[in-house]
Amino acid sequence: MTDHASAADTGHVQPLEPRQLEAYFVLLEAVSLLQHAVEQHLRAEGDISYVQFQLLARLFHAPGPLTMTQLADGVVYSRSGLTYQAGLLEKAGLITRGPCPDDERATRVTLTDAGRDLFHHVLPGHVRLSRRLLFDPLSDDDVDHLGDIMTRVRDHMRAQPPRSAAPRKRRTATPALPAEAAT
Amino acid sequence: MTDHASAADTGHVQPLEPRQLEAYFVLLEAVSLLQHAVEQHLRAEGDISYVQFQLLARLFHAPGPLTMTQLADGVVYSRSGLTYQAGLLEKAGLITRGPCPDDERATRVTLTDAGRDLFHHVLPGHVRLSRRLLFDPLSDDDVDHLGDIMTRVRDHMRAQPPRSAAPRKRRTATPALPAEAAT
DNA sequence: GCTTTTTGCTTCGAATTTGAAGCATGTGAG
DNA sequence: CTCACATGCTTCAAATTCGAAGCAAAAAGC
Repeated sequence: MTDHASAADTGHVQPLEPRQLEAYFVLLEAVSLLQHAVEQHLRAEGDISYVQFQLLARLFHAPGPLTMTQLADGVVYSRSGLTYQAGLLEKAGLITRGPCPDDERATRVTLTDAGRDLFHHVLPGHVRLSRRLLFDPLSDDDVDHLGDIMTRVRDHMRAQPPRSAAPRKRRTATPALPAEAAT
Repeated sequence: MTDHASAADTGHVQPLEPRQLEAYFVLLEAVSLLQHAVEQHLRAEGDISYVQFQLLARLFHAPGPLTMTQLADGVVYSRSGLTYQAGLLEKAGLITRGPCPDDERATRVTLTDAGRDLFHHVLPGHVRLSRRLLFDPLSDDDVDHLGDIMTRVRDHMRAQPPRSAAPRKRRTATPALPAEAAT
C-alpha cells in the first residue's frame, strides 16, 4: 500500500496491477466524498439533489429542448428514475414536459425561466465548492491532465458495447456474444 | 506540486475556470459510468452490490475486525444505511457482528470465510473489468498521475472540516461558525 | 397495406438510502 | 459519585432508485 517508490525510476517494481487497483479505488473514494459534499451543498443552497442539478445543467447547455431518452443517456440514470425526477422538477416548475412534433411518443423537456434562475443561483456556489474541494490541492497542470484522462475514459466507456441503461438495444446483429451470465 | 511544465507557455487562452468545470463534470460523468458498469458486473458475478463489495474489501484489507463506525467512515455511507447493509451481509453469512471487548456499545464486524471466498471470487473479474473500462485508454504514466492526483484530493477532503456523515460532531466550542442552515 | 419488432415513456412493486429519533454505554466536569 | 453530554448503533418513516411489465407510436419486413 505505502509503496510509493519514486515513480520516475521506471523500474519493474510491480506488475502495475497493484498501482492500477490503488488508483481505481482512490478514484472512486475521492469522487464519492466529493459527491457527498456536493449533494449537501446543493440541498442547502437550492433544495435540489445532485441528479436534479445535472438535469438542469444538461438542459441549460443544450441548444434546445431534450427528450427524456437524451436526458437519461446523458446523465447515467434509469428511465423510470428519470420519469420520477422529471415529475418532481415539473411539479417544482423548473421544467416543462410537452409532446414532440417530430416523434409522437417522445417527450420534449424544456427548461423554464425558474429552472434557469435556479441553475444560475446555485452554480456559483457549486463552482466555488468544487474548486475548494477538488482543485485546491491540484496544480493547473494536474487539472489539465485530469480532464484529459477522464475525457478519454469517458469516451472509451461511451463507445463500449452495452450500457446498463439500454438493455433493449439489442440489434438484429450481435454475432460475437451469445454467452451471457455464465455461471 | 508536480511541475510537469508542458502547457506552460501555451497562452492564457482561458481563465482556467472553464477548464476546471469541464474536468470536474467529465470526472463525475466518467466515474458514474464506471460505477454503473461495475455494479452490473458485481451483481451478475457474485450477487452483491458495489457497496457490499466495498465493505468486504475494507474488511479484507483491514488487519482485524472493524467497528461499524470505522466501516461507515471508510466507505462513504450513512450509519443507518450501513446497519441495513450489515444486516444483509450477516444474513448472507459473509460477515459476523459481535460485541467489542473495549467498548460495550461498539459492534465488531468480522469477515467470515464465506465472505473472504466471495471476495476472492469476484475480485479477478472486478479487476479485469476496471482494467478494460478504466485503464485501457490510459498509459502507465496516466495511471500514476491519476492515482497521485486522486490521492491528494482524497486526503484533502478527508482533512476538510465537517463531513456529512458526522453532523453530530458539534463540540461545545465552535466559535467560528455560528451561522447554520441559513435561509 | 398490414404485421412484427423496436423505441419512448410511464406505472408498478420491491429494494435501498437517508436523516431524525431513540436507546445504551462511555467520558469528563463538578 | 452524579450529572451532563458525547458516541455507537439501531429503528423508523419517507424519499429515491431500479427493473420488469405495460402501452402507444414509429420503423421495418413482407
